[in-house]
Amino acid sequence: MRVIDLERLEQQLKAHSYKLTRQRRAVLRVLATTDGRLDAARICEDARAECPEIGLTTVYRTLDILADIGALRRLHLPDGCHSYAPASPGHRHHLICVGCGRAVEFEGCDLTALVDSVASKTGFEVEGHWLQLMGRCPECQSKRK
Amino acid sequence: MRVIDLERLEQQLKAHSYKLTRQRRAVLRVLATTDGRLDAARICEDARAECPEIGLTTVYRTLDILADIGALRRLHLPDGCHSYAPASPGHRHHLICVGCGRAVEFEGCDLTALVDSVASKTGFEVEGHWLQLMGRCPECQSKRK
DNA sequence: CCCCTAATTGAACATGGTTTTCATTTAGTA
DNA sequence: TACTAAATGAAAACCATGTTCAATTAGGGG
Ligand SMILES: [Mn+2]
Ligand SMILES: [Mn+2]
Ligand SMILES: [Zn+2]
Ligand SMILES: [Zn+2]
Repeated sequence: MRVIDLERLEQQLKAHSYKLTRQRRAVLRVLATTDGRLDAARICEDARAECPEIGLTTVYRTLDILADIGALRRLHLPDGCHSYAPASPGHRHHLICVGCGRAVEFEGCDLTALVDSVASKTGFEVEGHWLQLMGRCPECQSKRK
Repeated sequence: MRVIDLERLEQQLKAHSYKLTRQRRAVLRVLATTDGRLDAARICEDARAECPEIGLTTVYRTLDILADIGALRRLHLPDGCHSYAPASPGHRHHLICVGCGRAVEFEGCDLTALVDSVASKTGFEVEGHWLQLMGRCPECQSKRK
């Protein structure tokens, strides 16, 4: 969550020839600087600090674009609502704090053995997988005591 | 998806002292006999074959109960909507056909090494995980050609 | 077998998150 | 600076799900 991330996000938008508007910049900055739960409403609220006239509609549109170009990953929370987390390129998943919503990426999932076994048992062609770890971040652990 | 499943579902409801109403029976039969996408609206529609006056409200209430008692698992689809699949007891996950929505259970996920490594790297306490395999069922594979 | 009552139901309405519409504004290019 | 396609925001539409409440019913006790 640093300036470098903000620039990478801007680069990615440009690379896909999306215009860099004040509204999009504001959303990007929120994404790049916020630790914790990132849902559309919260992002909109925070983005208004930099761009007071931004509307929820634009936030949703921006998040869609970022998810499309792979800059952002949509997370599914237990209650069914969506949250978003910046995504590095490559095969990653997220570990999400059930207390505060903070999401951190991790890599190194190796499911090939499981996938092969399930595929041969079921006859399915497995095309992909979704994995999320749920837990409690260090801050939320100490708050608990 | 056999009669035995239907009876197991009825047993589970009884075991938790829920009444066996015509509406609930209809929902159970849909769950036990349907292969493929099972969302609330579809279930309601199908259930009306057996119980024409059933309302969506009751379908939702029944699905909630079944999820609560562990007889049913809520699946998260890419678009964010919920689908449901009968669940055996124990630690299982689902493999979902992206073509037709059919969901089959599998077991044998072993993520302990991954979880330990991620936990020590991040300081999180990992409390659980959420895994779904996405793929294409045999029927949908042949349809494709 | 029939009461009784708490549990269940469904229609109507409320809700909340997300998408669509459309007139207006704007980023980026020439 | 002028142009134009892309982007925007307010309002309304949408859609899945939850709530309310008066009427119905499952199923245990008599
Ligand atoms: Mn993976
Ligand atoms: Mn598992
Ligand atoms: Zn936390
Ligand atoms: Zn299929």
